Amino acid sequence: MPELPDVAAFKSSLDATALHQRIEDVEAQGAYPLKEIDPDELREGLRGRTFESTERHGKYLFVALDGDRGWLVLHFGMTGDLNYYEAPEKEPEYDQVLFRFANDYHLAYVSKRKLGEVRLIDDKEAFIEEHDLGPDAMAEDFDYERFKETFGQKRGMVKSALMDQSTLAGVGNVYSDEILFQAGIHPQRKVRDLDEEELRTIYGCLKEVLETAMKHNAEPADFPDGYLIPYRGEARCPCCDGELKSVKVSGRTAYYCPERQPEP
DNA sequence: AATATTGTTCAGCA
DNA sequence: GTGCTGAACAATAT
Repeated sequence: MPELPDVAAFKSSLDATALHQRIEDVEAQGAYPLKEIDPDELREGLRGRTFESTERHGKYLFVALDGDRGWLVLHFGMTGDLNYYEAPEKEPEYDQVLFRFANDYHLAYVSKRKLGEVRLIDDKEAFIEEHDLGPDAMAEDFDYERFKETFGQKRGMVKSALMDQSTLAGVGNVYSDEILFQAGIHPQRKVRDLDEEELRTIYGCLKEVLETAMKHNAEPADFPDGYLIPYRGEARCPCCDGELKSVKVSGRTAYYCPERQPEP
């Protein structure tokens, strides 16, 4: 479930392993159905280069190439992952793109369901604009005033608004459930019906939940007591031990506790 | 064997 | 024009 905290974890692991090494070769399987992937362009653009640094915006990871030669963009779709390994027999299943470095280690872009994006771009800001991405949810300057200005104008359901990447970038199905669970707000409440205090609560929980998840490397098993995510699967509320309810919101399944999050 | 699954894009509709 | 919703996209596990 690569949402903001998961991509932040991928960023940390890439930063710790794959920077400043000459890229010897790039292997890609072929065209993705959803987003075109161009194996030749990747190989030609990356061979002999190095990854210098990374930046994350929402669920996208941007890897800067040496000598201002632009960026490698990684998006992980629903099932993406990164895997750094040495021995060839450690090659993970379902790897779609393989970067091989001079030290014989490999960085694998893994995607079981193949929804995702791997490509080279020149201009990161232009890319963010083209994809209509709002401010990164964890950006320092995404303060309450900015949140209220954009999010507060939304007309639809609060869960849909949280997941709308053009409003704020980084929150998906799973973390929107967690944020609303912590906030005690039903996912189908209309944004326009929320009062100031509820907006402030949602903003506070947004930052708090993402910060906590990042601190624990997006590993649900390490999340603090009282977090919903580890219990989503068994559909039982971590606080009242009652049964979680589920409902479809914008085509996704929202889980919520009917005790904590009263019906609209 | 039908169904659900993480995200994004886009058609269709208010 | 705008903004929201839900289907489609892939392919795997249950």
